[in-house]
Parts: sequence; C-alpha cells; structure tokens
Amino acid sequence: MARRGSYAKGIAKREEILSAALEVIARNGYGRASVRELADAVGLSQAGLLHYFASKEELFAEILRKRDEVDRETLDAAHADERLSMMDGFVEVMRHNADVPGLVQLYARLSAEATEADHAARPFFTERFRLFRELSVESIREGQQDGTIRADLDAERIASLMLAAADGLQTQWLMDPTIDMAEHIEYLLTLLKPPAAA
Amino acid sequence: MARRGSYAKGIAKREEILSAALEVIARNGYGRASVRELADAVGLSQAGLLHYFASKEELFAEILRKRDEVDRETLDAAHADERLSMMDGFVEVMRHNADVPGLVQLYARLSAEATEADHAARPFFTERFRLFRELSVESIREGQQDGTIRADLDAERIASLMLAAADGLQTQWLMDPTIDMAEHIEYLLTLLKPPAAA
DNA sequence: GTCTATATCGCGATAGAC
DNA sequence: GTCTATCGCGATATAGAC
Repeated sequence: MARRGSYAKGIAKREEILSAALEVIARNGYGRASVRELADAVGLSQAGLLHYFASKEELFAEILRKRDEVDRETLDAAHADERLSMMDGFVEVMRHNADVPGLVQLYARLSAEATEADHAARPFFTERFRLFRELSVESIREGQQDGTIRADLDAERIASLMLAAADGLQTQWLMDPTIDMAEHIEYLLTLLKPPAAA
Repeated sequence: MARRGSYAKGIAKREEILSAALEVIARNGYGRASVRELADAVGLSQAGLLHYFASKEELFAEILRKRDEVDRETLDAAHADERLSMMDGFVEVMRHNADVPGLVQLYARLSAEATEADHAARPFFTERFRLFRELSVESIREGQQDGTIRADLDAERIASLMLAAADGLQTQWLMDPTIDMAEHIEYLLTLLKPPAAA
C-alpha cells in the first residue's frame, strides 16, 4: 500500500484481479469463466491478465486461496469465542457457501481436476486438506477435553470424514439446491456428542 | 444375444465399447481418455464410436452406469446375506474402488462437471444420488429395526452424509492414496451404533 | 455400420510492439 | 505493464463416401 514502485503495484493489481474474478465466478459459475471473461471484467486483455498469473490453473487456485483467507477469519472468530468452537465457524462457512454457488462450483470442479498428477492446483488442495484436518483435529480434541465430544473417538478419522462430508455435500447441493449443507454438517456433529450430553 | 438383425448387433457393439472403455479408463485415468483413445482401444475410428453414443459426455455417463450395475450386485449380495447389510456391501465396493483409480477419477471429475446445468451426465448423477439414498435409508431403517443402529437417528440425513462422505473420500484418496476409504466409511458406520452395542 | 475428411471451435499460451 | 495478433493444440461433432 505505502510501498512504491512496480512491485507494490503488481501486488495490488493481482489483488484487484482476484477480487473481480471472485465476483464474476460467484455470479456466473465456473463453466463460463474463461481467462478472457475474467480479463474483461477487470478491464484487461487476456494476455494482460496472464502477465500476473502463470496459468489459468494457478489463477483459479489463487482465487480459492483468497476465499479461504476470508473464511479462515470466520473459523478463527468462532475459535476465539469461548462459547463456540472452530466447528461452529465451519458450519457458518457452509451456510455462507449457499450464497455463492459459483464459488462452490469452482471449488468442486477444480478439486476434481486437480486430482490429475501434474495439475498446477494440486499442491493447493493437498495443503488445504492438510490444514483443514489439522485445525479439525485440534478442535475435536478440545471438545473431548471439555466433554462436548465423545472421548473415545479417533480425531484424525473424524477430521477426514468431516472434510469428505463437506466436499461431498457441495456436489449434492449443486445438483439439488434443496439440500441444506450446513444442517447436514450440524447433524454429523451431533453424532459426535457423548450419549449423556444434550 | 439371441436377437437378430442390426438392432441386436448395435446393442452388442455398445457393450463391447463400454467394456473396452472401462478397461482403458481404469488403466489410464480420465485425463488421457479422449474419444479417439477409447475408439482406438476397441478398433474403431473416433467417428465410428460416436455412431453409438450421442456425445462424449453420454458415453462417459454410460461407462459409470455400467460400473454401477456391477457394484449393485455386491450390494444386493450383501443385502441377501442375512448376516450382512447393504452397508457391508457398500464398504466392500469402496474397498474395491482402491483397485481402479481411473474409474474413481472418472467418477470424481464427471460428477463435478455434471454440476453444470446443461451437462448431459447430470440426469445420471441426480438419479444415482436418489437411488443411493433410497437404498441407504432402507438399510438404515432395517438396522434400526434389529437394533444395530441407533433408533433416534434420521435415516434420510445419514444417507446423504454417507453419500457425501464416500464421494469426498474419493477425492481425498486421489490426492493422497494413503487414505483408506473403506476404513473411513466403516468408522462412520460405527458412529451409528447404539451406545450399548459392541 | 464404419470410415475419411473436415468443419469448427475456443481456448490457453506466447511473441513482440508500444 | 499492457496490448494486438497469432500460434497451435486437441478436441468434439458432422457430412458424405463406401
């Protein structure tokens, strides 16, 4: 911001591109989101946009990275609130997802494409999965400490199942928007409670 | 089979194409599976193959449909065995999936692409999801009857979560094959047991 | 029913001017 | 830093011969 010269400008422009792309995709979905289309939205030519990102795949990965940064704040806020846990923030993020179908679709499609061995976005997803599991395990263990989650559960397995359920629900919801993603995650969370607890 | 004339021949050829395509994809994955490649495998030209299928998307959907037919037998066999339930068959199918990464990838990628409104494979997936939920709900209710599953659970929600977990685990596994898909599904199933049950 | 040949396409990427 | 122009790929789909 306060920095001078082309470097700072480049950073700022990247951010501007990402913000614009985020809006376009949220509105129009992944299918019609070519580099050209995104370039138009920010007032650049296609080549001009690709000056900032090595490839389309990396651009898309950066969009999701930026989205995750925003969502991460929701998670941290919930974690900081002593009446809540990271899992409450997670449910809130899922609830918010229902407002941005285009982004949900981008996530679903790019994560599927990134299963290809040489896909540029693959490192993004493997790291994302790792971090999600790490945060979840931490949150689950906290719940086990304070008695809100069954102590006998395997936090690692639950974390992977949580991630899987969230991703799978997004595809189901894209096919049939009457599915309530957040409610299903909440229901899964109730399965983790001790028999005695409310 | 016993039928005569061009119609029966066409049906047989379709089956031959699907079988060959199934093998090629299981071996090479989705990424390198163009219509041309699949045509080569069965000894047809690309145009020759498309004489039997309206489009690539429909061809791929048919491949998955055929795969589901095979897997369905595993489910039914488990259901018929009075010591088992459909869910046991489901775990077995997931275990088998680890042997056919190409098919898992085809499923993951095509289901993501089929979230596009006008995608030819979309009806296949919506129907598949519906059927999976139907069979799962039935199986869960049976488990609730005979006391192996908590009676207070919402079978519909569990069914959707089961489907979501299965699909999500496949993407995770494609990114990192050390994940044990079947084991995770089994673990999810244990969460459904009554507190008293073993 | 199957092939050859081609229409047509859109896109991502790159070269080079300004 | 941005544009114009174009390359070049790979693909699906189709027309029409045999």
